Amino acid sequence: MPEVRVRFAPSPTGYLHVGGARTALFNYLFAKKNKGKFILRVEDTDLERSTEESLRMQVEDLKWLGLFWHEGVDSETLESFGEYGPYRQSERLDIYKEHALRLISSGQAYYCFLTDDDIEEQRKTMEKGQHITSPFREMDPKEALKRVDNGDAAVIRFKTSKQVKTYAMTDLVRGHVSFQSDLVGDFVILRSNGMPVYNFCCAIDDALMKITHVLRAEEHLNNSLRQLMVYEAFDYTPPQFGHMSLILGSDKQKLSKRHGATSCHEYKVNGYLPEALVNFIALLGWSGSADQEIFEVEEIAENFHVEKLTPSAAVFDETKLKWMNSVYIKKADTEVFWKGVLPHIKEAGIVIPEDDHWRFMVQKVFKPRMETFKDAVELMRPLSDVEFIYDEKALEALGWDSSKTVIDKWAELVSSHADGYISEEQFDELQNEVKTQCGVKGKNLFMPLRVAIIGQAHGADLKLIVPLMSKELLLKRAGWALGKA
RNA sequence: GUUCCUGUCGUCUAGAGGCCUAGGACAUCGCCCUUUCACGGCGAAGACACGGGUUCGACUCCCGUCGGGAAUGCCA
Repeated sequence: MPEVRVRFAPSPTGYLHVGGARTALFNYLFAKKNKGKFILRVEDTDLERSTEESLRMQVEDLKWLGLFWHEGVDSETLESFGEYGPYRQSERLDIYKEHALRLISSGQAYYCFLTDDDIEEQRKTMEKGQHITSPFREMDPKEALKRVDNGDAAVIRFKTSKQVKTYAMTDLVRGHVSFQSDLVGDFVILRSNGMPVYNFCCAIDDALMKITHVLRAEEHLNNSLRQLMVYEAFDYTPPQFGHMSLILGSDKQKLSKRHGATSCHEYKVNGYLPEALVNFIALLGWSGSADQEIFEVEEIAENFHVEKLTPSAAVFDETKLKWMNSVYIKKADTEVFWKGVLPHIKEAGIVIPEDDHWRFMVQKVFKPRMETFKDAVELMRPLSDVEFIYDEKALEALGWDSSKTVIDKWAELVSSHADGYISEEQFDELQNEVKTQCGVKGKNLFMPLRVAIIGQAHGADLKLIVPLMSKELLLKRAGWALGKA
């Protein structure tokens, strides 16, 4: 059994898309499960769209997700490392050119001098399903080379078989799939600017990098035909292909920008834990067991079988992702929690104590109420010395007949309390004091108190919140509430 | 147009011919817990796209229709 070698081959044109992330994840899992190698190859042959910044962003996103690779580009320097490099296609141009020329000399490819205008002209009279026919297909290669040397712009086209042939493969997730060769015409393998075209360099790289399994998105299924042709032309053995289902938006169209957040980076910035995103994405097209949904990456890898991948497309349900993120936030320890929360409350301009014990208590109180780390902002705002506005329900509670007396008494008791924080037990005592002295109980007691303390009619248990607020702040709050009561 | 892939609750899915009175999860609704709101617990509602076969028996296999996606590019 040869070593399992899989790859993720993104083109660096923006942040890592969640669809790409899933492709990367499944390849990563497959390698892990089979003790193989996971390779990161960069498909930057589209000069117009590929950028260095994009590459860096994608590498960052992969690292954030915890998907590390054995060969590819270095996550810091972005330089190739590994024995089958280089791993950036823009650095492999000589290899593609050499391969293309090899096909020309074996009569399996040819120079084509058709201009865009020529092709446009041909298209006008073409029936649907017909392909471009190049008059240069049978041109004498020496003649053609002369023109090329003269500086004439030329692409190199793959010479497809005249007789219709059937190309078949066993897809790891779809089973037996076959294509008729006349589905494609003589396709371009090398552009006039010398850059190779996807289906050509992809096949060559997979062969040269000894890739054994190609797990990629379903949109590439039809590309397999051309790649199979390339493998055949060089007498290379094709890898095992597995085409995974597409990820769709809520309207069942391919997930795109208009569906909202589609890049991993956005989820990172919006307060999601990478473990949650990974877990959620893994469940799109894979299920490890009938009654478990929360999985550590290790568990997913152990249970990962390509045969278990579903062939049908999946809708990306953000609501469920949010739920899953809330599960992971509840599981997070204090350190992870604050690492996730701090950037958001900082951005919102909220200042909080440095105290370790305080932070430990706060995360305990708010964890069960959060879906994303961003939620911490509104949750913690009442804990800091910032102005806030009362909502309708809060104002209503302040308007009750007894509210003013209750808050008055509360403020009086707090101000006569010893300096420092009020404990849970002390708060209970204070509340009881207000109750007996004002003769108010139930809703009429605790609602005005709640509003006087956090400015909202709803929220965490007061006896958990009060110990997190300074006496000074409590008094200031009570003062504001009194102004509205 | 042609070719290829695909079709189980609103969504993600379990289901490899009898285990299915189709299971779980998210969302929804109800109840419980709770001096509020969450969390949590319990429960309800909710699906095999349709039509033909094959079979003693079909969600499962085959064919067709319909729906969705992809390819037919000097994008990947």
